[in-house]
Amino acid sequence: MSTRDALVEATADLLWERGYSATSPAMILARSGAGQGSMYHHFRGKADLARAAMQHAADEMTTGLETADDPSLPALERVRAFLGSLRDPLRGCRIGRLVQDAEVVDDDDLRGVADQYLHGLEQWVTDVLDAGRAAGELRPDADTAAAAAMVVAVVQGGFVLARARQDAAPQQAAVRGALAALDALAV
Amino acid sequence: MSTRDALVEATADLLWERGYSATSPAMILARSGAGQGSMYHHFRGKADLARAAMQHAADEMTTGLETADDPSLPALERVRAFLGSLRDPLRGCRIGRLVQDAEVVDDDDLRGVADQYLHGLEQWVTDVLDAGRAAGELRPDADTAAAAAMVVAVVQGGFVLARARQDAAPQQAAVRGALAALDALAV
DNA sequence: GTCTATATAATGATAGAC
DNA sequence: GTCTATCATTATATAGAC
Repeated sequence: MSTRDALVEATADLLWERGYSATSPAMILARSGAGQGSMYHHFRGKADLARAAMQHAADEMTTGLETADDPSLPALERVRAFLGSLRDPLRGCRIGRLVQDAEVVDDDDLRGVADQYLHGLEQWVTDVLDAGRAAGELRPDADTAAAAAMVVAVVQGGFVLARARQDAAPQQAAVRGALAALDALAV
Repeated sequence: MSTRDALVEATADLLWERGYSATSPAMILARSGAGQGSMYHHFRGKADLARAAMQHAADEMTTGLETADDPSLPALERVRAFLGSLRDPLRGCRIGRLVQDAEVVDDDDLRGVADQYLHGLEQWVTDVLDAGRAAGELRPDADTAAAAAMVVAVVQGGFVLARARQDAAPQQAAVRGALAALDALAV
C-alpha cells in the first residue's frame, strides 16, 4: 500500500473513532507509520486529508450498499435488508457522526462529502420505495420521500441513542419501529 | 447572576455550538467574563464544568417538554406537539450532538447525563403512547416502545440530516414520515 | 517522496497575590 | 472568590537535509 493510501486509511479510521476535531496529525502519522513530511507532501493539511478520508469511507459504504442490494426482491425486503446490515452501533456512522463537529460543518468541502453521502442514501431508499409502489406492493398514496427520510433519520438517530446508552438495543428498537411503519405502507 | 452560573451558561452555549472537544476553557472564560481562577475554584476542571452544563441543558429541555405538554389531549396530539416544537434544526440537539464526541462517551459522568436525558425522553413518548393505547385511541397490538424509540431516533437523526444539508427540510421530511407511521397505529 | 528538526500558537491546569 | 502569571504539553505547520 502506498504511503498516501496508508494516510487516507489511518485518517478514515481515526475520524470514525474520534471525529475530526479530536483527531490530530500526530495520531495519523503514528497510526499510518508515515512521517510529517509525507503528509504535507500528499495533502495541503489536515482538512485536505480528512476530505479524502471521508470520500474514501463514503465510497466504500455506497459500494457496499449497492453490492448487497438485490433489485429483484420486493421493495420492503430490500429496505429491511439495508436496516439489518447496520454494523458497529456503538461506533456510529462513519460519515453521519462527523456532521456534529463544528469544524466539519464550517468547511463546505468536508460538509459536502457528508451531505452527498446521506442524500444519496436517502435517494436510494426513495427509489426503492417508488419502485415498490409502482409494482403495486405499496399503497398508491404512500409518501415515499417522507418514509425514506424517516428511515435514514432512524438509522442516524439510532446510532446516537446506542452511543449514549453504550448498548445496541435502542437502535434496534428504533429500527423495529421503522419497519412497523414501512409495513403499514404495504397494500 | 453568580460567576458560577455565568460559567455554566457560557459552557452550555459553547457545548451546543462547538461540542465538547472543540470547546476550550479559554473560550468559556472569554464568553462568561470570568477569570481562570474562578473556573478552577468552582469546578475541578473542564469535564466537571461540562457535566454541570450538560445537566443544566437537560433540565431546561425536560422542564420545557413537561410545561408544553397537555395530558388531557389525545396521545397522538401530544406527540405531534412535541415533534412540532423542534427548534434550531441546524444547531442540533443540545445533548444528542455531544454523544458523537469520543471524550464525552469515554467519560461515564458526561455520557450518563446524555443517556439519562435521552432515555427520559424515550420513556415520556412511551408513556404517552401507552396512555393512548389504554384509552382506546391506538391499536391494542401497537408496539409503543418501538414507536417511541423510532420517534426519538427520527428527531436525533433529523438533526444530523439537517446539519449535513444546512437546511431544515430533511428533518421536516423525516418528522412527516414519523407522523404518518404514528397515524397508522391509530384504531 | 520521505525523513527529522523546529516554529508558533493554543490547550488544560497550577501558583500564588489580592 | 477572583485575578494574573506561568507551566508543561500538544496541535498544526514549515524548513530543509537526504
